[in-house]
Amino acid sequence: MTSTSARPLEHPQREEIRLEAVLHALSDPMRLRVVRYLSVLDDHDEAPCSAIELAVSKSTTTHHFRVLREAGVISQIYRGTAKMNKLRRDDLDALFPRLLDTILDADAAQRRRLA
Amino acid sequence: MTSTSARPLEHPQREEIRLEAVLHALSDPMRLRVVRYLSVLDDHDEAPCSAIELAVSKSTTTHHFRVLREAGVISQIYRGTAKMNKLRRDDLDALFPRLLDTILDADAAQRRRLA
DNA sequence: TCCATTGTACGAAGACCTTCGTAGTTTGAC
DNA sequence: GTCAAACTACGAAGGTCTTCGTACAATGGA
Repeated sequence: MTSTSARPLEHPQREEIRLEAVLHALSDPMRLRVVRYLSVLDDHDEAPCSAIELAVSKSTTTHHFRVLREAGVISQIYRGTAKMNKLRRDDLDALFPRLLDTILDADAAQRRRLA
Repeated sequence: MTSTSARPLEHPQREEIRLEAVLHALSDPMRLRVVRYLSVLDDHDEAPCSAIELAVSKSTTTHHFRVLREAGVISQIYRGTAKMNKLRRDDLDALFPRLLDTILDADAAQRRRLA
């Protein structure tokens, strides 16, 4: 059976999330790509780290996911050998209304423009 | 007479402005503070670097203003001994609709919350 | 002309960031 | 029990960021 492990993963509480940390987390192209990927999943759906192919080593991937988690942008949970990720949309929207969508829109606009 | 000097200052063209650079520029509390300050000026009004007191040395101040300029967030122009700054609102709004205001709103919300 | 004001250039220190490889842990399947 | 898959921990290299002090340049006013 695939179950959630007891291995602990530190997440900031909603009220501990800081705008500066969120902006810094999203200012890296690789991390923005992860967020873009997660943003198109159904709400409450989640993806393992391995689902998003980043052209870097596994340890670098781990690093970037951790930055996103510690900034409060994503939540992570172990399921079996996988570590599932999803956007903390509710928390971000509650703290910073429209911020996530506006940044994703800006990213989409830029990608369209530079295509 | 107070005139605009010929001293050159490099600014990215509108189409050279990158979302990642903007987010990175705004992810620093000191730089976000500068942008907050400039955002409440009347449109097309401008402020010298010295108008915003940051608790750091002059050279550090110069550095942060330069990061904002090179990211395309502000424009700078010499007037006499002063260097005047203003937000590149039109350019940012054209490229990334609502981004600047949404980030400023998020900043205001966070400051209210943590007050 | 001389000076105060405003900001720059440069070099350096120390912190932090991104990346990697290697070795290891945890889990579920066989 | 053994194995493969997924991910981590650690340490290190190389780069960038933030900060400073000192010395300097440009400007406008007395």
